[in-house]
Amino acid sequence: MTQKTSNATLLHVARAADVSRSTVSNVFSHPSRVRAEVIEKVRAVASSLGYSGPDPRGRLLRAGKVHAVGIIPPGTWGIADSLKNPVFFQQLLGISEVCDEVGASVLIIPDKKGSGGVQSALVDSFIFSRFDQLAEIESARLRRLPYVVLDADPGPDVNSVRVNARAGCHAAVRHLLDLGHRRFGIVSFLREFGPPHFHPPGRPRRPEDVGMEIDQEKLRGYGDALAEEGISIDDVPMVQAHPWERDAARMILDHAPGATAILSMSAMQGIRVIEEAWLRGLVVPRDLSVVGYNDIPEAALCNPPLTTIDSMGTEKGRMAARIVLEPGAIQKKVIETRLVMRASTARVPS
Amino acid sequence: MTQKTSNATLLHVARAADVSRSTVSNVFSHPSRVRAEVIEKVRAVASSLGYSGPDPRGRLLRAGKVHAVGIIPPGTWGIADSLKNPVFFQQLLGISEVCDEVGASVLIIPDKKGSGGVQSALVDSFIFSRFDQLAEIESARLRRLPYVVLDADPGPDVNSVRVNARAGCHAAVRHLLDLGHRRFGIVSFLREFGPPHFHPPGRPRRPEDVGMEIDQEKLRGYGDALAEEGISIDDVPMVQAHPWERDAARMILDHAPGATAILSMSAMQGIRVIEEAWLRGLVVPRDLSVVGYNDIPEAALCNPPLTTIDSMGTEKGRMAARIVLEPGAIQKKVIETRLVMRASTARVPS
DNA sequence: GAAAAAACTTGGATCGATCCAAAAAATGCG
DNA sequence: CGCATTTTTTGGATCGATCCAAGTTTTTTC
Repeated sequence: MTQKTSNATLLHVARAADVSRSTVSNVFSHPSRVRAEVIEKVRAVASSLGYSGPDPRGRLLRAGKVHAVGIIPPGTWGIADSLKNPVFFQQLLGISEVCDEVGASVLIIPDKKGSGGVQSALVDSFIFSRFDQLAEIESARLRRLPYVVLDADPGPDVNSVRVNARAGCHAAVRHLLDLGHRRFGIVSFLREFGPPHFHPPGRPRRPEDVGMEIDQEKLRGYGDALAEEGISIDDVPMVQAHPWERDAARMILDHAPGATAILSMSAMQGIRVIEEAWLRGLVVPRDLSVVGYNDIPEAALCNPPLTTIDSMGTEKGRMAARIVLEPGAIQKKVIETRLVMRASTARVPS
Repeated sequence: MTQKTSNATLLHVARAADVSRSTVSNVFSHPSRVRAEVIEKVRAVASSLGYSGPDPRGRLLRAGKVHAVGIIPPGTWGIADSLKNPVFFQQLLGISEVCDEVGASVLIIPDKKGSGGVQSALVDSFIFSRFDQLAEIESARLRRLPYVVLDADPGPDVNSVRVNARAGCHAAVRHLLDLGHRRFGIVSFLREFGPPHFHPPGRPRRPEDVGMEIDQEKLRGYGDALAEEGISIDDVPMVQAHPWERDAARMILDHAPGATAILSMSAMQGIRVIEEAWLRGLVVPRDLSVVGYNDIPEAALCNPPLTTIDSMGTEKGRMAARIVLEPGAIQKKVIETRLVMRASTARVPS
């Protein structure tokens, strides 16, 4: 064990083996170009110097490719937060599947409030999981790397994969209407941090009352279906809250006492509503129907299992990965949702 | 929109702004060294050329640091497989938490049968999630990057974080012995792919009958506790199988008909045993007690919930990440397990 | 055995940036 | 204003490898 072998480079090996750098490089990267005995000699010298092959850093500079896809979690989430979020996780799973096919690595990049993760990440492409602020996307554009945005469409020359949330929500409400429901309550999202907020019926719903772009689509979907039965979305009581906010379920049941069905823009809030209903002696689905959004594992395990709209996160991830791995013309994909019927919806009590 | 701005570099900006490369570099990396008006001019020229700041590739070559931790999943698993595995996932969660603290990215590197992922990954350090073959670890050593191995200890100069599986399994069996159990069955792991294999009582258990290094530890733990009551581990019927192998539960119940408690080296097989027992009209824990290993979410949700040994995956991940993020002297950490008492164990039927 | 063809090596340029010592410009001070 | 400081700017060297055209050696062929 020699002590000074700390940093052998191509050059050191070349000198020690008395050949040129190019030859050493060829030994490791294009062995067919080099005579067998030279290969052997160089290899021997290399290993005696503790040199184990080209340093990826130097190689990268020429080759340009990293064989890694960068994923930017939503907003200012850390990596751990993101992994714990089932919606993000499903997308990640889809991305990983495609990366596995081509042997690419997956880099999860926490871009905490413009820490410049996107600017300096060593990846070949980016996938923005849910679109929050333009800054990071702009960084990606400037780096001239292929990128794709999930669940939003920030501009004409940007790849995007979205889910047809509007049609999905339309189908879900149609399902409830067909079961006879006419009185609803909505649990939507908050755009920023904050306590739950109630929107009484009779006032026009503005986009910013709902959350992100995708959540606005959901509201439109609800509205489309309700309109078919002559119900105005503006007359449906609505609570705006974070998915993990425990008070939201209580608030919607308090403020929409006549509702026979609750439309939740998240699966978690759907589950919360079921729980809260139970506490009040309401039996789901006998007394109250509930529909969620996103098919997270918890939705199948709660009691009763939640009817929800599967937003096809895994498929979304797969498509996104394919787009950036084989970049070509700008693509804008739209995925259709599936309504997963479980036991939280039933015919309206007569 | 100019067409030819495809690849502006520092040099192009320098020429266009009529300053030196160094100045441009300083504008972006050490603005305090540059006069305000020059900064402005350079920035203007840069953005007109579509140059958005130093390319990470070039920067990396000098700086050396990538701010990313590389994680190598066990064996030849793909990334998606790994993410779906709860044990791996928990470790990843712990690693991510620590990376979030320091703002590092996480790179999941699929090293499919020596594809050289480790050799060429652009990371500052490696975490080997469970140790399978020496080749990748050797690659990491040769690259002179800090690395840590989970659940194994391949040598004296290697960082490792292990779990005291032996003590954990000892405690689990002790728990069963205290409940009066004396007749056991074991479900262990297969070392390679293959069908389940039954080991009749009365033959010495060899390490390779059990699985990986960590699984051998589990067996020793079982044996330690059993010996305290004068029972030889060699007399306990054992089935070797993959965690997802459905036949293993049937096999152990067939071949250890007198057993009042089943020790499973995985949580999945523990759950399978509960299911299989149910099918045979045995009520767990009244007629049969079952103990698993690893506290995966399914363990809490099955019926009855599985008593199992929590191998502290998240904590393991945290420790591993801290070791490689602040490299110093070689560290060998050992984490103690916790026995999670649920409803799958009870006093032996009298 | 000489010319032609093939096989193997080599040095210089390059990838895109940063570091550093020295030069140039700006500022301070008597 | 002239000299000493301080602040800015600069070019050359460097990080670690790869590419490529040109040079050298070996083998083939007649």
